[in-house]
Amino acid sequence: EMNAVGGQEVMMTALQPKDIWEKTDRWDDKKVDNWFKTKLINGTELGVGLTHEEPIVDAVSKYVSSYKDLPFSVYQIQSKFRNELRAKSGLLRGREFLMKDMYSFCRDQDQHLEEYEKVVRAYFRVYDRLGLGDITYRTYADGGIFTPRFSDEFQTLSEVGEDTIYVDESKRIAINEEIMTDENLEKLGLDRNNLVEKKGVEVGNTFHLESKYTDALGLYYADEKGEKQSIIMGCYGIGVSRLMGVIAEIFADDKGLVWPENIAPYRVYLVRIGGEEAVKIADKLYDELITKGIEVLYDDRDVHAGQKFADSELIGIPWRVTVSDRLINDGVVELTARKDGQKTLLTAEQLLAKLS
RNA sequence: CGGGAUGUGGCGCAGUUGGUAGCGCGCACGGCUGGGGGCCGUGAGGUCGCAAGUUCAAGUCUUGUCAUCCCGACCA
Repeated sequence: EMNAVGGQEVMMTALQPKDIWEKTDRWDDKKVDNWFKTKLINGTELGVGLTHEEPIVDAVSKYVSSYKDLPFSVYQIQSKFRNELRAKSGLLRGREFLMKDMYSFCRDQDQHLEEYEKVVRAYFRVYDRLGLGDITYRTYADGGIFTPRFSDEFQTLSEVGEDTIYVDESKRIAINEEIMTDENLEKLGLDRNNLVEKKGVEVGNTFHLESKYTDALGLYYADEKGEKQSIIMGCYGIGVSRLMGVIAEIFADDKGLVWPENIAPYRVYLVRIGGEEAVKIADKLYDELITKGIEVLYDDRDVHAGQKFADSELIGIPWRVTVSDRLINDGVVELTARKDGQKTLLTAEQLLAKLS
């Protein structure tokens, strides 16, 4: 989805030089209190990346100089490090976490807002594809000190959430408790009477950065008249590892995890029960599935059927395919959906067709 | 940092008024069983987080220390 809105994938270093952070006045521990910092053997100080506005502006400055280069977006999926006072709730808040962060560069506010809304729509496609779209709300939140605008959080409703938000169900929009004042409600056109209090997990966040970072690091563009202009930046984050935690929390049942099909580590859990004939058929089916590009976890362990079934459910692979002596006699295999446990008997050909 | 709790075989835990450790799972071997974590037998595996101290004797008591977890501040 990031590629679809024009994002170009990059990978930045986690180790970061001090000087660029001093230019934006974010190096000092008094300004940013959750830095992990380290030193080279020669004493040079380094920061361990907690976000990447500074290094991306620094890197982009070698490629952007004209209005013709804009708009321009880059993103990465990378581990971030933040020295939180307290890590908690497993994947929901760790000091090291995986994040997708994208940065957009635009010539003016109009272009920026167009890009920004494009990314917001892409974010909802991401949440839809993960099966979270219905319970995830665009939520107004504090935009930070350097922008008059609100930022947008993407809050997935869950009792385990750390955030309190107020949802306007008819508008499919919410506002974070942190900024819920009469003044802000009026500004946003929200009516207190239509708001319902909910708990949410912040699974994404998008910010209007104005030209704070580009100006501070000296990144400008030349317009049609050759005049130097400020570049308007946006930044967009999705907490990838946190999202995994949310998905585990929301979809799991009493038997274990239930992974949505498009992010499951495997699509098929192949259970083999029985003797030589079953081994032969299962081996063949495994090869055929792999050849079709279908990821299969083959449970060829010498354990009881019940254990294989229980493990397949615990791990949460979307589809379980069972090959057994009994089924072979009928010329079929059994397909079981993890989501609802529904079972279907199919021939190998029908199975391959269905999963293709 | 404030408050609370926990560290004992690989994992999960028990261990009484101090007397040198036990259970379940897992593992190894043998056998039975064979579509929902099945059963029987035999066996391997532990400086009790670390360091001092009290004591004839410390998993157990005292002090210190380290680590982890939970609540709070903070935070994607």
